[in-house]
Amino acid sequence: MDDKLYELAELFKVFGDATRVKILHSLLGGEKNVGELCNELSMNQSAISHQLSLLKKSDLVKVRREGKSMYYSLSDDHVESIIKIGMDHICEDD
Amino acid sequence: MDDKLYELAELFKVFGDATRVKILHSLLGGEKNVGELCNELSMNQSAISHQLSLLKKSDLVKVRREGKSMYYSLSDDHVESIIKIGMDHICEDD
DNA sequence: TGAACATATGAACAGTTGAACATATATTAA
DNA sequence: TTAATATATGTTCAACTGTTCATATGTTCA
Repeated sequence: MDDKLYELAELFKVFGDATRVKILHSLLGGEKNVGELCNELSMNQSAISHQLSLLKKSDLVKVRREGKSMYYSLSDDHVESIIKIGMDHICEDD
Repeated sequence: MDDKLYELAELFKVFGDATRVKILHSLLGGEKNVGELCNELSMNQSAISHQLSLLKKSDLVKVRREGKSMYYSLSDDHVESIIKIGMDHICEDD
């Protein structure tokens, strides 16, 4: 059980960064390439790529190549559920 | 919206630590005092108290005093929902 | 092939974080 | 009041994290 809780913390750690949450939230609206994400978040390409690679390593996003671009999208709908419940918590209490 | 996403990341950051997740998970079973949590997690009192104070500051737990002891419990059931969805994600995919 | 573009990756550096230690506060009982 | 117990809090330090810069890889088009 301790193992599961450790894994759980690892999962939430991924959601525990504003850049990554913004990326995931943006991908709720459909797949985006790296450049689009850079513009949307007003952040430099390297920062975005680094975070995308972390998100991919955590299996929260998947990628496909189209020409020179890499299109990222959410890998399953747990991501959406997690973000929604988090939002509920933030919005309901205050 | 950016503000909300920032808040969201802050919320998940709290869940993103094994000690805190273990505490929250333990409190799913009902209120516990600090000493009980120390034993259960085999961690020293200071570490536990520090994390409890963080959890309290984040409004994830509440406290009541009973004599010399402080009893902590979950402050609402969003905590349970968040942990459950996280567990779903971990368990379903692999 | 080579230039231009899109993205990935490695290294370095500053900022953050969690645990441990020491100590302070609060409650109870004698 | 004093001792004992339970918990909180301030500080320090090593480990980790996110961003930036520099550079590498991969793709398209001329």
